[in-house]
Amino acid sequence: MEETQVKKIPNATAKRLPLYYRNLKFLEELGTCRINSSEFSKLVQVPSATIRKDFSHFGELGRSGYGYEVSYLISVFSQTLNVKEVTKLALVGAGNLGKALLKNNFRRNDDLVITCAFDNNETLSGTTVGEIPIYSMKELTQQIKKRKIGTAISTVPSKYSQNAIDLLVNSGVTAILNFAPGRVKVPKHVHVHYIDLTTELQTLVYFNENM
Amino acid sequence: MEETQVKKIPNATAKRLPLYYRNLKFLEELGTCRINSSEFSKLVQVPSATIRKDFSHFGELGRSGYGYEVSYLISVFSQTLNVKEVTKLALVGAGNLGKALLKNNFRRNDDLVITCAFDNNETLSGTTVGEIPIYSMKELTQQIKKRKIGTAISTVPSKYSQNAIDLLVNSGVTAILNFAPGRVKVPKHVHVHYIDLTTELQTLVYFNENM
DNA sequence: TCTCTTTTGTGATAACGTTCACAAAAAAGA
DNA sequence: TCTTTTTTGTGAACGTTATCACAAAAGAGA
Ligand SMILES: NC(=O)c1ccc[n+]([C@@H]2O[C@H](COP(=O)([O-])OP(=O)(O)OC[C@H]3O[C@@H](n4cnc5c(N)ncnc54)[C@H](O)[C@@H]3O)[C@@H](O)[C@H]2O)c1
Ligand SMILES: NC(=O)c1ccc[n+]([C@@H]2O[C@H](COP(=O)([O-])OP(=O)(O)OC[C@H]3O[C@@H](n4cnc5c(N)ncnc54)[C@H](O)[C@@H]3O)[C@@H](O)[C@H]2O)c1
Repeated sequence: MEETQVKKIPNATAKRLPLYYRNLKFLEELGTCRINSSEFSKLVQVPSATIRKDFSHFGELGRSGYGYEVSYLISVFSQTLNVKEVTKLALVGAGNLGKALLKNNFRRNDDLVITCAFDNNETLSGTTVGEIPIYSMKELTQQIKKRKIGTAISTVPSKYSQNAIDLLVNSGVTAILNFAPGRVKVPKHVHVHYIDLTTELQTLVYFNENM
Repeated sequence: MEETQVKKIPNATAKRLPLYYRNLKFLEELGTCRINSSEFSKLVQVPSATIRKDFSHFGELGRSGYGYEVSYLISVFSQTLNVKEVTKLALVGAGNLGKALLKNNFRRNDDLVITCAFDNNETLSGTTVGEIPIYSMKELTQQIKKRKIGTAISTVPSKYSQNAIDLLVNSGVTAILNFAPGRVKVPKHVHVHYIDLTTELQTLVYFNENM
């Protein structure tokens, strides 16, 4: 190996990166150009020692007795998160939840853009939500390949998510955010993350009652 | 202490409980009355050793060479998750996302019920979504107290979530699921969980590109 | 009843993550 | 320039979570 590869970033750190990034952008908007770990801690609600440890995996980003340059942190993290490149997304299942996501379309994040949607309800196909066209499921493979989309959101009912996701995977999608809780089978190279609102609420209620 | 208290259930286990519970109910619907840890592992996509360790915190729930009785597991976990008691929820911010949640209203989960919603858009107050009435923010405290609600969902824009959540907390709410990513300040006895779709997607994309 | 098979429950261990605490570096002030 | 203050970066300690691996328990079959 020619270059000394950056040490593997721990999982837990990687999961906090988008949070850090978002808050750094917020500080930048405010005109704050310098931040120390304890002030940043108040903003993101992560202990300052954790923040410093996390940052340290990317090199020595700060200066003792001074803190961190906001713009420099942004430049480092935006590289890791690859936010310069726009990630084009597809959405399957333009129902209530799906349409809410389409209307919002990560307005405040220019690195994530839903560019097309699909639904098996034929009365929806040909319509648009905002700028986003809704296609029939028959057009899915063709559109996804044409648009070179690798990431998708599924908001179809649980019962049909295996089907919808098979179709996505066969069209070349390798990362899926699934709002239906039922676990789906996918090849090893495909990543599925679940957002399960019921679980989230039950966990919240549990921790609220037991702690 | 009179009774020997059940040993503290590890955090990681508690977070998986709703997943286990949901899938056990699914098996029950299918008429499956017996399951072993390796079959259950396939269903929930959690390693069988983890499942057995998790279960073991609740006592000896299974039988060697046989597995677990689905109905018995359900009875044990439903107690811990307190699903017999209905948790009444309020929702603030009946916009696109809020209305999608109201329309769905955890249809498949009879232990979670959104019973009222609030919005500062006066044209919404007096209307209903499904059976759920939308009130103006002025009525929030009165309604939440009257209905004895302790848990709420916030789908107001980030900018206003501190305000909305202050109002909820002052009305007696102690657990909040917040869809706006900006961290809010609350008293120590109040629990706030965040669902941050942007972070979720960026993390998914990151893991997809780096693993 | 006896044997073989299945599967649990759990100590032990390894991997991962958080937090502490402080030397060293840099900034700020005198 | 010298002293004081601030704040980083990081080993080390600690705590939690995941995984292994197997004895013991129970079931199934003959
Ligand atoms: N809306 C919520 O509050 C909420 C909460 C938690 C979980 N969810 C989950 O999100 C999913 C969607 O929820 P929703 O409220 O938007 O439901 P919805 O019924 O409003 O929307 C589902 C959409 O998927 C489409 N669809 C159905 N089968 C399809 C298929 N095979 N291929 C393509 N499209 C298909 C339907 O035409 C419909 O437009 C569900 O799995 C639900 O469990 C929703
Ligand atoms: N919809 C999405 O796809 C999506 C995705 C990620 C995050 N979010 C977050 O969820 C939140 C809501 O999103 P949305 O798409 O439903 O937005 P929206 O604008 O459709 O809805 C917001 C609702 O909140 C109400 N509101 C505004 N200020 C209020 C206040 N002070 N008190 C009470 N109600 C108030 C508005 O009247 C409106 O009805 C935002 O914070 C957004 O960042 C949404």
